Amino acid sequence: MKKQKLIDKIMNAGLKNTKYRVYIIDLLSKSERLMSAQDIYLELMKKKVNINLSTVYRTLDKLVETEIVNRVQMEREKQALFEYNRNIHHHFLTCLGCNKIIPIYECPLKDYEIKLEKETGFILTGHRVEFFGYCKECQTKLDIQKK
Amino acid sequence: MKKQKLIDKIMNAGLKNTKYRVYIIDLLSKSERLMSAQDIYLELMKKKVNINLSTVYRTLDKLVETEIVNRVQMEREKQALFEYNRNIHHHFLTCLGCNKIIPIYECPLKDYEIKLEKETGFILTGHRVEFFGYCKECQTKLDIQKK
DNA sequence: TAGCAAATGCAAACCATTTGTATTTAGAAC
DNA sequence: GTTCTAAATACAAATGGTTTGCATTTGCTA
Repeated sequence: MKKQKLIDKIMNAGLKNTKYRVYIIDLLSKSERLMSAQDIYLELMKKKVNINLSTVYRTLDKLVETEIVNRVQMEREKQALFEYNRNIHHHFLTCLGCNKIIPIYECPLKDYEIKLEKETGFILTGHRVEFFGYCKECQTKLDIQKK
Repeated sequence: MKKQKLIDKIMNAGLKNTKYRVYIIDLLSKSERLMSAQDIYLELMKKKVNINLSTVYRTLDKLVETEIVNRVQMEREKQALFEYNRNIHHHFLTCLGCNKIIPIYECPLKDYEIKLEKETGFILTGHRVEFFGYCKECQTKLDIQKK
C-alpha cells in the first residue's frame, strides 16, 4: 500500500496521522503472519523505530476500533494477535506441531447460520472458526498418521 | 453424579482422591454455565469450602490433563472457562448483549473437514466454533433487528 | 502560528495465571 | 493400624500480557 493511501485510511477513520500508526498498519499489511503487540514492538525496534509498548497497545486499540485491523484470540495463545483487515471473511487452521496459523478463505457456515438463527431465535452477527491439526511437515517430523 | 462414581472417575484417571477434586468436578458437572477458576473459587468459598485459588488452578490443570474437564478460551473473555467433559462435541453461541454462552450440540463441519484435509494436506484433529449474535431478550432490550 | 484535543512516553497498576517452597495428606506397602 | 513416600495443598511472591494515570509532545483546525 502506498504511503499516501495509508495516511488517507488513517484520516478517513477520524484518527490523527502519526508515524507510529503508519508504521504499524504498514507492518501488518505486509506481514503474512498474525502478530502480537510484542511482535510488532520488537519488529519496529529492530527497524530502529523507537516506540513504547503501551503506544503499540493504544495504537492497536484504535485500529481495531476503526476496523483497520482485526484482533483475534486464538485458543492456544495467551496474547491477542492482530492482522490487517482485508475485509475478506476467513477462518484459521493451526498446526499443533509448529504453531503456524493459516487463514482459510472459505466458509461452509453460511447456510448453517440461517438454520441456527431459526433454531435459537438469535440474530447472528458473526462467528469464528479455528481448525487444529498437523501440517505435512509436522506429520513427517512427528510421525503422525490419520487414525 | 453419585459421590462414589465421582471418586472412581478421579482415581481411574490416576489422580489421588481429594476433597477439592470431588468438589470441583461436582460443581462443574452440575453447572449449566461455563465457569472460570475465579468463579469456582468464589462458589466454593460461598459453600464454606476453604480452598486456595492456586489449588483451584492446579486442580483444573490436572482435570483438563485427564480430560475430565475441558478448558475453553472464548474470543471475548480474557480468563479461561471450564466445563465438565460430557464427551459430546459441541460449539458455542455467545450473546453479545448479555454475554450468555449457549452450547450447540450439532456440527455442520464433518464433511467440510475432509475437504479441508484434502485441500491443505493437514491431518485435522479438531476444531472449535463460536457464533456471535443477540438472543431474543437482548434483541428487544437493545432494539436490534436483522439487517 | 496559536491553541487545543489527541497521541505518546514512562512508570506503575492490574489481573489472570504460574511457581517456589514448606507443610499436609492419600494411599500403597508392611 | 502404622509407616513411608509421592502427590496435593497453602501461602506468598513472581510472571506476563495488557491497561492506566499523568506529564509532555504532536497533529490538525482556525
